[in-house]
Amino acid sequence: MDTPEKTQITTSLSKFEDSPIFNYINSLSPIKPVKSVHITQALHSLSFGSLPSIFTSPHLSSNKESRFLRRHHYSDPSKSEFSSENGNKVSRDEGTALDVAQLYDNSAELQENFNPGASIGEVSVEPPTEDLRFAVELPRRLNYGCGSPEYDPTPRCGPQIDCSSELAGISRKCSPEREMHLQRVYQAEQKKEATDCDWESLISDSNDLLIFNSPTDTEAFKGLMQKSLDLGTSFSASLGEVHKVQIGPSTQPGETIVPKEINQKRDNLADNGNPNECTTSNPNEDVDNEVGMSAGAVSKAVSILHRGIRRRCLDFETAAARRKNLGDSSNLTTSVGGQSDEKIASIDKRFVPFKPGSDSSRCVLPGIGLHLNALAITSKDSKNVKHETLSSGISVPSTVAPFPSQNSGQELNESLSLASTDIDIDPTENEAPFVEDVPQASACLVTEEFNHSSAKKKRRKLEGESEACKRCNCKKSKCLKLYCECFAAGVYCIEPCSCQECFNKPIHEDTVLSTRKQIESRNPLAFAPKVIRSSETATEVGDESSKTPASARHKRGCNCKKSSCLKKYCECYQGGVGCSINCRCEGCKNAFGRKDGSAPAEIEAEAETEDETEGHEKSGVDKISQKTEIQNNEEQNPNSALPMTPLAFCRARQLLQPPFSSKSKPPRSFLSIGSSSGLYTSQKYGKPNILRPQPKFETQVQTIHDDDMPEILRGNYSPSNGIKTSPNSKRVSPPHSILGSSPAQRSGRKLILQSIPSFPSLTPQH
DNA sequence: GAGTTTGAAACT
DNA sequence: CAGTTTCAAACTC
Repeated sequence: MDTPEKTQITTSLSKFEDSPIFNYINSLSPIKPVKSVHITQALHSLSFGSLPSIFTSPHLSSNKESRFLRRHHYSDPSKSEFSSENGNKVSRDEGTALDVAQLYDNSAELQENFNPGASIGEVSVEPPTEDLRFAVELPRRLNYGCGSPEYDPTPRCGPQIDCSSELAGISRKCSPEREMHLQRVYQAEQKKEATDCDWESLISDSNDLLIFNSPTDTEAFKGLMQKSLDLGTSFSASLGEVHKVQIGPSTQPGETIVPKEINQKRDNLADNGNPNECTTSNPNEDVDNEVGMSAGAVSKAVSILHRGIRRRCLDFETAAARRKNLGDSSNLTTSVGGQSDEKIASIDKRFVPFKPGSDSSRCVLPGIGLHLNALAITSKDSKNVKHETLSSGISVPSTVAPFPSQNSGQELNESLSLASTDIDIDPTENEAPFVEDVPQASACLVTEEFNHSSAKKKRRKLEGESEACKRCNCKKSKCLKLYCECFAAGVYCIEPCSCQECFNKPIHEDTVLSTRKQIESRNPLAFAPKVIRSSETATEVGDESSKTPASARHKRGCNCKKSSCLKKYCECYQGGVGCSINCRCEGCKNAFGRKDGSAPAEIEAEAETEDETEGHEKSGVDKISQKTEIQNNEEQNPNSALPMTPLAFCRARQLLQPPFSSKSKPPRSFLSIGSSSGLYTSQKYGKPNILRPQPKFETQVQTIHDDDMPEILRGNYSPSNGIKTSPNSKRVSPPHSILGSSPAQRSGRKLILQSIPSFPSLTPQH
């Protein structure tokens, strides 16, 4: 209304319109923006606000929370006024970040409703820019939020009104078809809320949305969909068997594979239990019934979690969400705590960690490296497990899962492995361009396990499994400080941990979350992956960069003085990345790349390809490029996009993995967790860590190098800061700085912005 | 397994 | 922001 805010918004919007980006978007859109003030706003927020957490830092919670917040937001009557006024205008100052997150969430939710009939392939439109995508999606989100198209004027409507207005505004840009679509979605969602059953319709809608996404995103969404499906099915799965959806590389953006699988699942389900459930077009209700709970709710939670967080991570942030969402949902919910997980673990000790976070699941048996095989095999039983894991950490009721009763240890193993694999693959994860703890990733490799011949290997192996799961040995920090690897990785401590007075457990979720928040407030990137893997796209970086598609660097750089960056004391080395300009190390001899740029002899020998990389490193120029790379990686490089496919991911990890990797614990963090990612995401990957046999590792690495290495390792040596660091200072500057500051560097990099989002999201909550 | 070294994280 | 302390992993024996 008259509030100052409005004015502000308008101004910003006008600016936005003038921006090149805006123009670009407009050019893309069939419809010309009439005056899309609000739209611009939306874009703005989207672009900078809370993009999908690339880092997948644990923060994802933000997303989940955002969801809640959002709802509140909507409920806020005041807002309705704004929107009502202009019809188009949306006053979403606050909500921008949240909204974005929500978009994702919604999409995930939609997936729940996935319509088998609809094929992803349908969605072909891929906006080059994410912004555009957001713009497109926005309507959808709005719809969701609005609830019913007919929105009530009631207080609850406040939000609805806004939505509608936004929608209208958006519609302008969108083609008529799109509008139609939106309406459908709208209705579908409405239905969903009403019945909570109509998944299919929603899904179909979601598919559409997906279409708009950039290729990368699309993939991610697919993955989400799959996951969601899995989850959804998993619940029902307990009832029957479900085929595991393969997220593998095979899946491609245009493919309709997913639907097929889904169908299969349904069929299976039908077989098992109620025919109606699965096969019928309206399985929704039945399914829900069977599941006994709000599968939808669960799936939602799951979907949310999927975003970027890893299972364990999820625990952190999602747990709360789950509770909220799931409520008691009986069995499932309880499992969250991980106790259930523990049970599972007990069932099969090989699994190390089945911990609450589900991440534990990622700990795979060493031998399982075969996870791929396992995938193929994927037993139905495993599904359950998978679901959990896949769900991204959502600890979906692992316990709930059926496997308890039926699954044999083997099955569990397989399932776990699979799950882990899946997780790794999780498209969502791809968001995490940044790979932390890359070395750990190597664990994925099966070969490693086999190879471990030396005693050391054994040792590592032993550790490895546990490590894979991430164990800590904290005595004084209560596992509530970054000293704790588990905590830093955004995962709960699990059985293998030897920590004392550990508070990093689901039981103390509140404490953990609050602590995390504090730490994040201090350093928003605290939970971001330390090692960022980035692939450069030719675009931004110069030719060189293009040649060396990917690079990985420690976000802050190390400060080694005595280890010469040749020991795991060095975070760079530990992460399997070369030192960069950001490093303040003395006497750097990092085998993965020296600060000064000199290439490590060893590595060079191993990987020819790396030569290029190093050169880049030295140049140091690439720092900037790195960031870009990061973004691009996922999106552009198929290979680099490792995250997308499990295999790829594993490979990437391997590549990154330091030679010593065998033992190295995997950096849990990796992805960031999910939302924070990284690890969070990484967590998924983390499981592979388990395997990591070091000795072999080298060999593997070498071999791999030829193929994949280049991307990852090679990376130019740009300072990995993908995140942001002042060139000299190690410390990561806070997100805000990232976003706004140093335009020069960042200006070019889209990636940066994306990556940032995850963290910011957290803040909003508080 | 105990003790030492190391460097990040936390604190001042 | 720099210096110091605390901490837990990495390493050594």
